[in-house]
Amino acid sequence: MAVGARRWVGMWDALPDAARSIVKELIIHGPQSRTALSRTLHLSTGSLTRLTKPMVDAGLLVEGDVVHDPVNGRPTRPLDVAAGEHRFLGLKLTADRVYAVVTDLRAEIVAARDEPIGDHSPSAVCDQAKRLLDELSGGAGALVGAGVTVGGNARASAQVGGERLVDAPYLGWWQVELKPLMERALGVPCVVKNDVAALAHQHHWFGPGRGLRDFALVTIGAGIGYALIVHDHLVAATEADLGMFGHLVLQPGGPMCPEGHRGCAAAYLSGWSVEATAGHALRRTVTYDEVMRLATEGDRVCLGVVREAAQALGRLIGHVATISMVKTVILAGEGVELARIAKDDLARALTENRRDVPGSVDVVIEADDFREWARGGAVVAIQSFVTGSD
Amino acid sequence: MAVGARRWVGMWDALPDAARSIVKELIIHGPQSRTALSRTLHLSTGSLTRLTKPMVDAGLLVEGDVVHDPVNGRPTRPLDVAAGEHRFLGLKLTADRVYAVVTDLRAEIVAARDEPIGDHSPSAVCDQAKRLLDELSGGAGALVGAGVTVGGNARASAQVGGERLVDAPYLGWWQVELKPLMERALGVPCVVKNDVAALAHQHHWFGPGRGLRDFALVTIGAGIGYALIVHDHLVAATEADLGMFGHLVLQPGGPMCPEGHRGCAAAYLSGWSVEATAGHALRRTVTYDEVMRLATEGDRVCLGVVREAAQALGRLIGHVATISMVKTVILAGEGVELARIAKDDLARALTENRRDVPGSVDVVIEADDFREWARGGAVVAIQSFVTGSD
DNA sequence: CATGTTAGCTTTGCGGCGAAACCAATCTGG
DNA sequence: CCAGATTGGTTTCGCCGCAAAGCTAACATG
Repeated sequence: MAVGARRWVGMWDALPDAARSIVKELIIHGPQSRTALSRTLHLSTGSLTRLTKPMVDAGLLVEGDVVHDPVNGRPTRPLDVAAGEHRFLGLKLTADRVYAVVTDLRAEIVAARDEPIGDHSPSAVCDQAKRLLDELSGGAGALVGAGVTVGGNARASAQVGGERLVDAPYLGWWQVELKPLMERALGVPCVVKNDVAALAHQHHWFGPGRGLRDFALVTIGAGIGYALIVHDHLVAATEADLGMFGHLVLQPGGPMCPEGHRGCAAAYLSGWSVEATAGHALRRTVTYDEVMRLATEGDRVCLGVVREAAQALGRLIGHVATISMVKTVILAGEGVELARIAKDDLARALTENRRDVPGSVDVVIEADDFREWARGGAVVAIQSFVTGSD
Repeated sequence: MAVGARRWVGMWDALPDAARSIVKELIIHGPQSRTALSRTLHLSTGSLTRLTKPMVDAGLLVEGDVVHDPVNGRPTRPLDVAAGEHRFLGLKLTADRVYAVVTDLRAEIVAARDEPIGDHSPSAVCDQAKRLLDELSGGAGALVGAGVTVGGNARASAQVGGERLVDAPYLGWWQVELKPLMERALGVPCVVKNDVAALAHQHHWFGPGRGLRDFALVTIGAGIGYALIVHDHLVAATEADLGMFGHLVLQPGGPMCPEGHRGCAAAYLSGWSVEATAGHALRRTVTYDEVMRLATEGDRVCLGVVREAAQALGRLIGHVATISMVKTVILAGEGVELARIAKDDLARALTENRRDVPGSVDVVIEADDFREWARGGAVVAIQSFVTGSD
């Protein structure tokens, strides 16, 4: 199939923006008739005919079976993207492991794997990525692009002289030009992004943020992550901004975080704080997962710690909703367990911080799965391919 | 001049978006050459020639004297809008007074007046507006549009069935269709907007927010107002959102606001709270202005109240900057005096809430002037005229 | 004072998009 | 079974914007 399936390669770069917007809409919201597309994209039906014809001819779009939706009128011939003929690689790098997924054009995971990072040097990591890619990409579909996300306590990539440089202290990286290195290793265009930003993009196109113009994403794990989508676009965050959020003061004079702030979000929510607080009361060292397990089993100390954290999270979400005026806040990361266990405490604290108006914020708790972070990388690669920028 | 000056009337509606963007750019950033415009607006120089020629012919744009900016090359012939030939009426309605200004196309105030509202019925207010307009608009320039802002504790106008309805409890208004009433009275297109949103637009086009894609506006007065501009657009706020901000909890267990929340922004910053706190300590009733005056003169009680409020404001600004990720926060309203008197306390609280990084937020304190609120109305009228949509 | 250089502006030809007229496919009702 | 209604899709034509080439008005230099 490979040859026939790749007729669209090469044509893609020359497509006008309107054509790209059609593909984007079909990817995000599924098969639609030309008329439906013309309405949502504010294009004339004439333009739709003209734009779609070459893409159908090239095999980039496929025309579905005739559907007879309306009571009256001519039946529709829905269009869809040939999602299965495209493959994207998504990678997430942490201090000790690399997570990899291969997806199709709709970010559906085709194959996934994770393994320890052997050699931490940038070029070795690129080689490892190439090897992972070869192992994962059996069968159909041509690799179109790759997205790498660096996370944890990594700093955002900085724009310097037109080249994106990556700082990832936990990998020992400083001003690494990862993009060209990775592109040489993989042979396809690569995108490098902050991991929380990538996860926000993923939720925007393929998750609970689909169709929403505005929402916030809060991730809870070793640290606290934050991303904001407003007017359908990610709000650009500087390196400094990303760190600020976790240290937002929720309770002046409250418990202390490792940086010495009292009552900040990290002092309640970060993995370190949860372990330290519970460990202090239990008089032994405990892991994060253990605290969660004990809390679920009804241990009073751990439940107390978790409830306190959930209340802090509720207040934090309240602040986010009030100031950014989003109606939806998505929670993700290992720490969401906390929000599930003490759901009521979270909801109560949120409502108290929203003038006692219940239901004014939609809080979505996402399942925690390492593959989601890698999928975020695939999503930014898909976006880069579709929109043709960044 | 009137006849010659109004050649552009009628032509305006038919202008393409690109032409409007040229006028907008010239209004906001002043006279510029065609080449400069082509660069900032991402239009070709060819398009600029074609688009500007009819507008210059119609008298909407004027060509300035030849300027010889660069060392080499042909001198520029800067274009500018004929700002003086347009007049806009801006109105701000409060519980007891109406503030009115007449401005030119650049929102420069040509005439201003305020007076008590006689009859509070919508139609009587419209008649009063008409009378004010007649008194203010002597001499040159044709009235093009008007903008009415409703504020104080007024609720945002709601979109119902395509018609904007205004709720203004303090005027006894409920679901009033102010726009058509006002248009009938004044004879020009009218825009009705929330006052804080209008003030944000004013700062965006003509104030310290000029050229900024993102900033926040916080107003301090009887209540706390808030508006957010992200990606060059106002973030839409629901009725509920507008009220939430003032009751953001800064210090759980702190002083109580009239709604019964402890430690919320209103409990520190609202006129009522400042007067109540100072009055309680002084054992007599005091006005807001009196507290400010006494604080300036060194009265320990009033200075304490003001400093505490400034600290709360600093923390509030810190929250806004961290969550909305803006780099600029503009302060306006009667209460800015507080920020001026206790500037250092504000700055310290802000820095403490920003991980001790000084200077990460630009706080702009605007002069308080009732005319600014009315000017906000003129600005939304100007925007409606220029962009051709609400 | 010719010639080159630089930069602003205009003209010309081409392609993308919308508006509207037109064609196609279905159902309803005489 | 045919006219009308309803909706989906195509064709035609004109406008708008870009790219590129050309023109204009200054300065620089030998």
